[in-house]
Amino acid sequence: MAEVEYNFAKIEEKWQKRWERDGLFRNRREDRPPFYVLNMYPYPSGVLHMGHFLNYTLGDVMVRYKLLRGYNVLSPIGWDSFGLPAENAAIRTGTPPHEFTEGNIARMRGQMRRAGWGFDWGRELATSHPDYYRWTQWFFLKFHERGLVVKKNAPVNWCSSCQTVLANEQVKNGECERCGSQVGQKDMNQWFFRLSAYAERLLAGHDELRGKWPDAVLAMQEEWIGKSEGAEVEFRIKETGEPIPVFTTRPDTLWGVTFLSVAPEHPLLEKLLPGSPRETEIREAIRGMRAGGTSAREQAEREKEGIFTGFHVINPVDGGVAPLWIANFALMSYGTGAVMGVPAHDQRDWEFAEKYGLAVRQVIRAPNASGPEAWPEAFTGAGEIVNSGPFSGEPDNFEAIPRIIEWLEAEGRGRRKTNYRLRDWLLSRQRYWGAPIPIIYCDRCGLVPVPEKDLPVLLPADIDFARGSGNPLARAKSFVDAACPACGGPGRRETDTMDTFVDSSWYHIRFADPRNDRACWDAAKAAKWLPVDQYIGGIEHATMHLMYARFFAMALRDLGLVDFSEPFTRLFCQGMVCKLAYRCDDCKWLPAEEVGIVGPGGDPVPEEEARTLFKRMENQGLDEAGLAAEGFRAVCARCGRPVRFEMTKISKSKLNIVDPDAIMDRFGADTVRLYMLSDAPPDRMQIWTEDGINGAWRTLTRLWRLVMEGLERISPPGTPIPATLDGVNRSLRRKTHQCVRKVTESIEGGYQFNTAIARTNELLNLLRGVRDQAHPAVMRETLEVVILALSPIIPHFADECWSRLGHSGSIFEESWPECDEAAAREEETEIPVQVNGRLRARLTVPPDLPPGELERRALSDSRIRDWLAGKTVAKVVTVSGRLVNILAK
RNA sequence: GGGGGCGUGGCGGAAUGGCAGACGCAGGGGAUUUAAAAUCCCCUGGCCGCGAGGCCGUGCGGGUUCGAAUCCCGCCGCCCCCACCA
Repeated sequence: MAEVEYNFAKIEEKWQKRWERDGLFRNRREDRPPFYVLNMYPYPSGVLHMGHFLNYTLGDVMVRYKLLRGYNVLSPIGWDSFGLPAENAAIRTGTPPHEFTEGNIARMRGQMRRAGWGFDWGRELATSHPDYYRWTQWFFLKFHERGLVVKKNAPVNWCSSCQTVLANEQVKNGECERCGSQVGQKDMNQWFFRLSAYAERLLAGHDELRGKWPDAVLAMQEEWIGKSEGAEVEFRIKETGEPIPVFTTRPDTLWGVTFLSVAPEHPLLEKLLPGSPRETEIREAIRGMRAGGTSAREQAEREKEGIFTGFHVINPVDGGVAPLWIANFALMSYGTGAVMGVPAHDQRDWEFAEKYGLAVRQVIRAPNASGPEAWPEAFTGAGEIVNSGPFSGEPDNFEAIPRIIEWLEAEGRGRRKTNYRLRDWLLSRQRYWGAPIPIIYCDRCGLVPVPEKDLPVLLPADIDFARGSGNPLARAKSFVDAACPACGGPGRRETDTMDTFVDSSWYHIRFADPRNDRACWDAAKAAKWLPVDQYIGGIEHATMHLMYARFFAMALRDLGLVDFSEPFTRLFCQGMVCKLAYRCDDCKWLPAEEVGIVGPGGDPVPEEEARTLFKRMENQGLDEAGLAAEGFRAVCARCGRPVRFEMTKISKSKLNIVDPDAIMDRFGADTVRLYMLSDAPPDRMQIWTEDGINGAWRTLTRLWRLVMEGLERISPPGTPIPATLDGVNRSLRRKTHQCVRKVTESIEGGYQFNTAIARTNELLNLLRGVRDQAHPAVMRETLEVVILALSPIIPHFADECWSRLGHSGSIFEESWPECDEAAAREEETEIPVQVNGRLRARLTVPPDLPPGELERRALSDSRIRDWLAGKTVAKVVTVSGRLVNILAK
C-alpha cells in the first residue's frame, strides 16, 4: 500500500542527505561542458530573509535545470563576512567580530541546507578569513604597483554615525546607505582605486552585455559613468593673468558668456582672495554655501546662490571681459570646477542671471522668435548662430559644434575634451573589521608597500571594542608599530581597512580554486569556469558591486591574471519580496496583530468579520478607501489613530517579516519554493500572502495524491508505449509532449517559471479528467514528464516521486525530457472564422488543410452564411492554420 | 529635469500582430460530514436575454492594418534609478 501522506519533513531530510552523500553538486562530471551559476553571496547577518530565499531558490532552479540539460555545473557559496554590523555588535556586546560572524555563518549554513539549495560546500569561503583576505591585500599591492591605487586629498563623504568615509556609490539621497544618517563632507587624505581611468572601457563593455544583462542595470551604469563630449576652453583672470580652464558641452555658445562661476572650494580662490578688498565677506559666503545640507533632496530644491569675487575673466574666443562669480551650483567634482555662464541658452544660468541682474547675450536665434528680452526662459533649442565672430550666420548651431572645436584647437584657445561623471573609488575605511591595507609609513622612506612574503597583514585579536572611539586598529599599538620593510627602521602601519566591495570584486574568481595558498588561483582552473555563465542578484548593486567587479576583471586582465574583461556573461536581477505592512498615522509601523477594525460607530467589528476584511486586504487589494466605502476604518490598537496599508518590501523595520524557518516548519521547503516561483515572473515584485502559500501547499499535496494513486495502475519503468492508441491516449500524449515544449520555452525564454508551472498544471488538470481511461504506459510517461519538468523547482518532492516510480538514483542524474514532435502534432485544429473582424464561428479542420479548402469550408458554414445573408463578400483573408476573416458589405 | 520599467477581471498574472483573461488566489453554488477542516465537482470580466445568443471590454485620444492588449504618434497615471553634471 502506497504511503498516502506527503511527509515533507522526512522526504526533504532524506534527499538532502543523499545529494550531499553523492556529491551531486560537486561538479564531478568532467565529461560534460562546464556551466557556472552564481548567486550574489550573502552578508552573514545570522538569519535568512525572504529576499535570500527567492534569490537562492532561483539560482538553485537554474543549477538543477542545467544539470538536467547535461552540464557540469559549478554552484559555489561563500560569505561576504567583513563589514560594519559585526563591528557594531562587538562594540555593543563585547563579542569579537570574528566570533559573531562565525556564529552567524553556522546558523545560516543550517538554514541554507534545509532549504535544499544545491551548493558545492567544498568550495565555501569567507572574505574575513586570512587565507582569503591575504589575496585581497595582494591585489591591492599589484594594483599599487601598476599605479591603479592612489592616495590623495579629497573632499570625501563622511558618515559620522559609522565614523567612516563612504564611496559615492554608498551615499543614497545624501544618506549613508548602511545606517541612514546624514552624510557630510570632509577633506581627507584617502586611498582610491583609479576607477575613472576605466570609464571608457566600462562603457564599451556594454556592447558585450546588451541583451544579457537587464537594460535597467546597463542604463544605470551608463548614467553613473556619465560620459559627455565637448571642449575645454582656457579663460584667464583679467587682473592676474591666471589661467582658468572651463569644460563645456556647448562651445557654440562661447560668445554668449556673460559671467563665469567657480565652485566654492575651487583652489584658484586661495590665490585670488588673500588681501582682496572683499575677502571677509566672500569667505563668509563660501562658508554658507559649503555648510548647506548635503542631501540631494535639499540640493535639488536649493536656491541658486553666488557672490561676485571682484575679479574678471577674459573670454578666449573674443577677448570679452566677464565677472567671476562663486556659485553653489558649481561642483568641484565635475569638469574643472568652473562653469561658463550663458544665460541666454542655459536654464540654470538664466535663473542665476535673473537673480543677480547679470547680462544676457543672445548668440543663437530661434527660428521666428524674438530677442531674449521677451523670453520667459533660456532658449536651448537649435537655431542660427548670431553675434559669434567667424561663426555668425551658421544655420544650425548644434551641427557647427565640431567645426567650432576644430577652430578652438587651430587657434590654440581650447581643445576637444570628453568628461566623465565617474569618480575614483574611495576604498579606505576607518574601521577594524575589514582587510587591512598593506602599507607601512616610514619617516625616512615614506610610504612603503608590505612585501608579498609578509602577507597576510593579520587583524590583531587583542582589541577592546567597548572602549574608545574611532578606528580600533589605530589604538592597537601591537598592530601599528612595524618595522619599515625598506630600511628596517621604525614605521607605522596603515590602520585603514578596505571597503568590503573590494572583497566582493573578485570572490567569483576565487571560487574556481578556493583552497589555493600559493596563488590567488590557478590560471587553468579560472579559465575553465570563468566568466560566470549566470549571475543572480538584486538590482541594488547596479552601480556598486557590479561596476567594481567589472573594473577588477579589467584590471586583472591588464595584470595578466585572467583572460576576460567581463566577469558575468549573463545577469538576472530578481524582484523584491513584498508583503502588506501597516502604518499608524504617527509614522510607526505596526504588526498585523495590532491593527484593529472598527465599524461606523467606532466599535470593533466581530473577529470573524475582521478576519474576512484582512483577507480581502491581502488578496484583493482592499485599501483604506475601499474599507471606508463599506463603513469601516483600520485603527492602531494602541493609540486608536488611523492605520494606512502599504505594499512594501518584507523587512524587520516594517514589521511585516515572514520567517523562512517557521514557514518551512509548516509547509516544507518545496512548498515555499513552488510558491515563490509560481505567481509572477521572477524579475517582478513578488507578493507574499498567507493564501498564496496555502495554494502552493494544496497544489503539491494534490500532485502527491495523483502520483501515489497512479503508482497502482501504471506500467513498470521502460515499458514501451503501444504503437496504436485510442483518441484519449493519443490526446494525452500530445498534451504531454506539447507541455515539454512549452515548459522548455518558458525557462529558456527568460526563466519564466510562472508560465512553466501553469503549463504543467494544465497537463495535470487534463490527466485528472482522463486518468480512468489512461493507458498504463501513457500515464507513466505523463507523470514522469510532469515530475521531471517540475524537479528543479520542487527537488525533494520530485526525487521522492522519481524513486517511487521505480527509478534508482537521483532524478538530477537524468536528462531533461524531449518533445516528441510526432506525438505533439495536432490531429485537428480549431480555426476561428470572423466576419468583418468579429468572431462568428469555429471550424474543426486538419492542421494542414490548404487555404483554398479552408476558405471554401468557412464560406459554406451555416452560421457564417446566416451572417453573410444580404451582404456581398468583398474579400476573404485566410491565414493557413490560424484563421479566416471574411469582409462583407 | 533626465533615464529605465509598467498600465489587462476582485487580486497575482497569461496572450508580443490572428479566439483577450491561460494558470493560480479570492468569491459563489453543490457533494461528502453529526459539525467543521480537508477533499471532490460545477460557476465566476461587465451589461442585456428564460434561452439560443447578442452587445461592450486590455489607462485616455488618434493612426497604421482585413485584423491591435501587442506596432506608430500624442496625452494621463503609477513604480524604480539618477539628479544644479556645465
